Amino acid sequence: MTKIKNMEEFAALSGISRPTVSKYFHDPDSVRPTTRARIEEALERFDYRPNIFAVNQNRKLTKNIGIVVPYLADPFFAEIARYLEQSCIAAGYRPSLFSSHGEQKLENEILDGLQSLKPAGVLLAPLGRISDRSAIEKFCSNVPTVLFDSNLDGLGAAFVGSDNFSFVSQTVEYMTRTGEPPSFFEMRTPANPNANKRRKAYVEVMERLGFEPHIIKVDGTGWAFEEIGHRGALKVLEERMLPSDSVLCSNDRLAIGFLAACYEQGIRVGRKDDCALRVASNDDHPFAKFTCPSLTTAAHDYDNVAGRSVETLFELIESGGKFETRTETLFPARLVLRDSA
Amino acid sequence: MTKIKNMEEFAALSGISRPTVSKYFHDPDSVRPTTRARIEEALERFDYRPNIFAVNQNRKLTKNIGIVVPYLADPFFAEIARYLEQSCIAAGYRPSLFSSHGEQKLENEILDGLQSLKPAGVLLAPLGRISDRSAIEKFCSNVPTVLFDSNLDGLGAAFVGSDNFSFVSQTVEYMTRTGEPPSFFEMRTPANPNANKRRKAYVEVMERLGFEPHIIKVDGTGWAFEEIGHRGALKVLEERMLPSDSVLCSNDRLAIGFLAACYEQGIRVGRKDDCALRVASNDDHPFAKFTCPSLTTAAHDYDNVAGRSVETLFELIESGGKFETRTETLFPARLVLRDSA
DNA sequence: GCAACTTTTTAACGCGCGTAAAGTTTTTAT
DNA sequence: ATAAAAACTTTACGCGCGTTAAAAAGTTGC
Repeated sequence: MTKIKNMEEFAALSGISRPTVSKYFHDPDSVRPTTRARIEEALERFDYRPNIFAVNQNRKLTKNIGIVVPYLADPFFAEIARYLEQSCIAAGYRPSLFSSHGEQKLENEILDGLQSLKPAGVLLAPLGRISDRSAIEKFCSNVPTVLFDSNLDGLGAAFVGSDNFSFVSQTVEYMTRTGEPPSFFEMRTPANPNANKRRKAYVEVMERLGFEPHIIKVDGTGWAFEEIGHRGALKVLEERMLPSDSVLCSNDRLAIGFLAACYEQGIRVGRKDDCALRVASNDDHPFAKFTCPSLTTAAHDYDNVAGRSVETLFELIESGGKFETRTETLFPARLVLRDSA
Repeated sequence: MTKIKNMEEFAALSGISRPTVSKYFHDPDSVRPTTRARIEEALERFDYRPNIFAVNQNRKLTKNIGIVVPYLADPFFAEIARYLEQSCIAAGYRPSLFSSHGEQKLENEILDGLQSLKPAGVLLAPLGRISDRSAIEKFCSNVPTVLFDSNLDGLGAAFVGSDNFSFVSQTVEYMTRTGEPPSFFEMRTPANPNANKRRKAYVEVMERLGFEPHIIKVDGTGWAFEEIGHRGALKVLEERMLPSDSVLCSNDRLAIGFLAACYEQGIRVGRKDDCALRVASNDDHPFAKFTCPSLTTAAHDYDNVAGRSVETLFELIESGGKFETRTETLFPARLVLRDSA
């Protein structure tokens, strides 16, 4: 098994001319079946692959796809990223994964560095409120981009995410139907725009059902949601700020902190008779099944959000990087009943 | 602000010749301070950056670094990856992050694809038992590689990880000193070599202390450790397989499942009088603080493991990709006392 | 101010592949 | 069988930059 240096050499060994071999690597179906067979036969014998850097140097359209998430240490994004990666690979693209780690500076740097990769397209879940809107706007005007998870009005060629109203209406309706109406537990200045939509939905649904909305805002910034939820919950419990026995957390990671605080305070959570509190939440975080008690929550439609995101990006790429109009696709939540409410 | 097309054009605008500009980008200190100033001045006015693909095409040594972890949806690896990424960037390298998602096939594909990136070096946390040893061996012979977290005997130029004996000896000694000796709770066929080292350490320490080791092996494969721990714990509790009131879990994710099972069964865990069980563990997973009760565990020295890994890789790169001898660096654990034991 | 360095410029080639044009061979259709 | 269409070969240029060799310019020490 000789070492092949370049396409010239490989072409010679396979008995096919270099331009045809080049064509083959660009799209195997673009050559005659017989020549394709000869190339692939040689490919097995010699194990050659085109030099990525040389390939991408001239092509206007590379096969690179950037995937950017706001915080990879959150298993929710790790899961989505995994799905997106796989889909890209399956479609013949080369995904590169990046995490903004909750920092605007990093998000900007990533987008900056991404440009020099000349990506065919980018799947971007922005930080949200703390994103540098103008930087992202500029980026989107240069690179075909589909936003997911967090919407930034008007930015990107399309948005795919979850319908926050669907999340909250299901959890609120369930809780009011089976017990007392819930207070809404959230961060004072949430980083993610979904949080704001959820608060609004909560107020709307509560009013429609004839209940008085009651929002509890806890202090804290950054992405250490569990810690923030934990501290906030201790304060809430200590100061008896709850008008009812029901709490709806804005997201699961806050709820994880909330439940930890309840446990420490000896407050039993759940819908059984001996429980003093019911706690529900939104997201269906991978760990929600293992909280104590297990968390009743509204689940993202992971598969559809991720699937539709890549589909949309592929359409965008094939349309030459521009859509007529910006579309927003929202998938409804699925209520997951567990023990906490 | 004109659009600069290439280095030629930028060189002209900055009044410096192209080879010198090229030299500058390779190493800013390699040019005279006055010319450096002129280049950087032009850089501010024109916002040019060399084409990555063209740059990497000719250089034998790129500035790319591959980071490969076995399972990114595990926040432990997400955290480490984050640290590694930052360190690489700070050192002027371009890290690319990959997750094997627990699959040998993917791990091989990643290493395969990584080769064509001509990376200066790779930080690899292999899957462990299910890794394709020969594939990794081949890869390591082509690319300067530092293994971390999971050691594979003799593979890679160096290994940096945690001292599993230190983990287990601290947890076991603590538990025996403050109560009954613990049983050891683990997966029957652990994917990670650290698990085997921990079991051995458990047996050794128990025997040294004059206690009978008692190992509980639960079924299950894959990386859904919480689920496996949960199911296993239900069985253990139901069949009363525990000879004492103490359990040491091989890792935190198993412990999270274990604690969830205890909660469901109404078994209070902790070191207080009203508790029936003590549960400790190893790793100090990011979520260990928020379990119910919070988890007593032995913490990885994250910073040192990650820091030493990149340092070692940089040394390796500067040594031309080869070390005289393969070194193994192990960092001890730090016992974190919380409420579960 | 002059020799000895050091740095920069000029000129030119190469990397591995994309791609286009013109000519040749093979396939398809009638 | 034959013309038309499709696929392939040959030839050649270009991409953006690394890199080298020789010549020119700038810097340093005495």
